[in-house]
Amino acid sequence: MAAENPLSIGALSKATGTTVEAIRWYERVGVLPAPARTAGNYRAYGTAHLERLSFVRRARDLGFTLDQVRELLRLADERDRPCDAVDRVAREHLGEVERKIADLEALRRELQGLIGQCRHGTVNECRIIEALSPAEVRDVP
Amino acid sequence: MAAENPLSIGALSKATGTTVEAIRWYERVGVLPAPARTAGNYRAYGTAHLERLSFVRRARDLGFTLDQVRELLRLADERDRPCDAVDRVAREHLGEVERKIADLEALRRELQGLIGQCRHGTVNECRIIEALSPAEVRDVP
DNA sequence: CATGGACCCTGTAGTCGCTTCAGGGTCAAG
DNA sequence: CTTGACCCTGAAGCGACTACAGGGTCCATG
Repeated sequence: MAAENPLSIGALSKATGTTVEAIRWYERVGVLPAPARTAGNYRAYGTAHLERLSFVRRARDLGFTLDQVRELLRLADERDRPCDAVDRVAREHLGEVERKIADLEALRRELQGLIGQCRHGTVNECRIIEALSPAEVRDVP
Repeated sequence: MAAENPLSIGALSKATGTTVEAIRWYERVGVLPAPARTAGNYRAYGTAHLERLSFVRRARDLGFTLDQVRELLRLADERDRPCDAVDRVAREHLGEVERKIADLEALRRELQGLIGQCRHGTVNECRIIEALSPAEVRDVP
């Protein structure tokens, strides 16, 4: 058997919603193995590649870095090991996401404060510019 | 008048909490004007530079891009114009921040769902790996 | 006056995850 | 046999810096 329905890079691109250039990039950086080549030197992908690329795309969509994706792929291949390591990678990533959310929420509050003060006068009396400018540093001889 | 207390790049760095390399970078990309030089070719900054760099740092800390910082600086110099343009830049940025927060919150929910399903067995039956893997694509001849 | 160490200079390369481009080659349809 | 869609490689670009290599300057000691 070993069903042979080799996909071109364009077909794989459409099947996974990844750009052709990104697929070649994944090959370069080692998250997707180099496929066989046709007589005309075209990449010919099999089902294993499709599965692996889908995995990579999903993990990337969830915000995992390529380093984390590499680790998840490595862990996914060690099928008899405990999956606590997988859980740990996911929890660490969740922690990062939560930190970013907190940072952005603090930022949002500050921006809302700035914008709320705008009286739509001239730049000369603009509260936003004032808030960004340092407290009167002029005339300190 | 015209107080001369020139700052070295290191002193400016400490005064603003910006690395020396970042200051040189801001000069290169035109958000901080090139200062005078000493006889030994050291950069010599004045109070105007300190003010301008402080402005840049605050805007950057609020997450404005360097392009937005350039626009805010330009607007800040046109002191008689209406400040609606300033308000617009800030509102656009707020919109971006809010979009990022929404994206990250969706991500957080997905990750929490994944992690909640971990039964701490082996990788073979790991729900996180399963969730990342494509639905059975094998055997489609 | 020489020396050491802190500071400064320029220019280049690296980070991350791709995207974009230049300059080609391959292949199937008409 | 030509057209046009697809494919190839390799290099450069993005944002906003950081890190380094290989030097020069300055000042306080000994």
